Amino acid sequence: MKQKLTELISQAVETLKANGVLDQSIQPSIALDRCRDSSHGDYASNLALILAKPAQLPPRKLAEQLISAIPHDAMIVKIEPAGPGFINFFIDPFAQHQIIQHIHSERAEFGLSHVGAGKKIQVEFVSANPTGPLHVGHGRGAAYGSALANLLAAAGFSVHREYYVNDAGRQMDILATSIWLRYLEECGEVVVFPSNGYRGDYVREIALDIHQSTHNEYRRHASLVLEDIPADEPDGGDKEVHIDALIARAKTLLGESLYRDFFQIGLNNILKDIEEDLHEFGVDYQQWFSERQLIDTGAVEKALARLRAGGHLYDQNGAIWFASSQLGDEKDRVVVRENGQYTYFASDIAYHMNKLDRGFEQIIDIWGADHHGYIPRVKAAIKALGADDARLSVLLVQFASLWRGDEKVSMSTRSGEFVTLRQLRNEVGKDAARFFYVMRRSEQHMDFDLKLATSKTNENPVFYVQYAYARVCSVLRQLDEKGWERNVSLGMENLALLTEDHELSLITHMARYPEILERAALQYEPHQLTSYLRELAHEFHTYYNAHQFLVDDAALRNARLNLICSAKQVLANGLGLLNITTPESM
RNA sequence: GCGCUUGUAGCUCAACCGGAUAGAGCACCAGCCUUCUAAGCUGGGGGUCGCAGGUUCGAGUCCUGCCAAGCGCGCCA
Repeated sequence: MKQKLTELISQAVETLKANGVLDQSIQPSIALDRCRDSSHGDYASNLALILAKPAQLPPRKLAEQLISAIPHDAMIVKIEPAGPGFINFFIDPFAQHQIIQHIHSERAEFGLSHVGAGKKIQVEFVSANPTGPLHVGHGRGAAYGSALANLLAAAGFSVHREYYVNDAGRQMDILATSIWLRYLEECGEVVVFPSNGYRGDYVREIALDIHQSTHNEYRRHASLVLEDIPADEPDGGDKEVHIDALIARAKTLLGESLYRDFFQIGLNNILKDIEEDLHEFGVDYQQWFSERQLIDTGAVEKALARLRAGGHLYDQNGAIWFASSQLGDEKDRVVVRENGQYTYFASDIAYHMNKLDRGFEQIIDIWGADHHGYIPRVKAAIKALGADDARLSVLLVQFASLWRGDEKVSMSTRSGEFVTLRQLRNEVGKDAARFFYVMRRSEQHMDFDLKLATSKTNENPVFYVQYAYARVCSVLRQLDEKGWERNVSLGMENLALLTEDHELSLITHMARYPEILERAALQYEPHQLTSYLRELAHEFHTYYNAHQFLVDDAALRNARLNLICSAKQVLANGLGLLNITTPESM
């Protein structure tokens, strides 16, 4: 419909060019919007307002000329100039009824588009350090990322979902050592747990698990473990120095190979937990990409060699630096430390080189908003590797601050005092959690009130949308109980009987669905879909309350059934993209 | 101090490349269940779009300055 109108308008522009009203050189981009106010018709164009200046005509007058140049079309009932120079289009309402037939034949495909043209696009999201279970802060990134990925797929992109596993680095050593110390406790050794270690219960559980399956294989005497270790912070020492010494001791006492084994068991345990957790949350990946593999296979070295060849690296104070400030970053960054270790950034450069090499035309990284300062250096790295940094879009997800009514819940992974994503799912359910997370624009700060989200009342908008779906199912059950059978073709032949305002409004809303999907995908804004679904559900509930569907007149009854079944289909398609269930009764 | 993000109804948030009278939900007030599920519907009150300038036919939206909040500014990840 929109496309058709755009075509007609551009024909009118050509006509005016031929008449000499418009200059030949004018190449307007034709803007056509849905009207907010139905008294303005169905669509409006501001073309005359834009062209008024170059055409040197009053906009209102130009609008009139454009209107008379627009070819006649059966679908258009009326075209009129309005306001300062808008052109309003009124569409034949019965022409819009065809959307019902269309939805009926397209079914789950309705709304899908090909704007993505099969372009390879990667969405990397969550990528939380595997040092503990996911918490509610990760939930937002998970819900947003997977909804976005689904939207992009629906828009015809070839989507690759990926989780970057930070399985190298100091945090992981701290975790492995924390588990080991708990393991030693299981063995009966008496050690003092470091203040900077991971204190969560899951650490103890993993330790217990390992102890049960391996017995005392990794046991070492507490006296050897603690011998000459610098004091921890509570004892007047430095907690960082203390834990680093413990890590080094673990490596010495276990030996490189056993330490690795132990490390790996801990990692696998946590990764498995994260993977299950996300799966149950409706989030699945094509690939889990290991940072350590990047280092082990020499990819980091290769990436740095490429930067070196391009003249982007230099040595200073015993470290190797990337001259990122030459490429838009605020300062240069270390990639290899004085001690010869790669920084996290070094492997991230290699990771992004790898992404580029895999041929993704668009790379989307979804990060927590606290990482925003990191964007310029990654963009700089991409430029230094010789690629266009526009291929990378970094989308930031603001942290959700957590509340229990009026009380703010503090969260810290180290202290182990945090609400896990799993707890949230258990309390609120997957559907409500996902909808709630995606409802807001990602870069908008968000207060997540557990009390509100756990209240299974109408305050949870997801129930409202699901209820609309369930109501259609209920009507179909009632139809059956009354001994009537649905006659789809009879209904289709009688769509013209759908003349009530509620019916026309519902039809118009359903017709908008493909436009909403496309826009939500291209703008990376899944919240547009949730808003749309709420509106659609509202249209349905209003209609439901105003009119009886199961009327005696078979023609009207079946026409109405076709209408509400279309609504049911659109609701199912939209909720499906959000990975939210469609209960048949509530 | 510098940088990024955000400021819209009492609260939580929308507003499609700049468009016509800024919209929802919750909360509040008043109505609607002998009729397909009241997790619903109808009506009502509630706004200096942080503040001040600027750009133009037109600004919540773009530009500048200021104010406020969050975050960032490691050879951490």
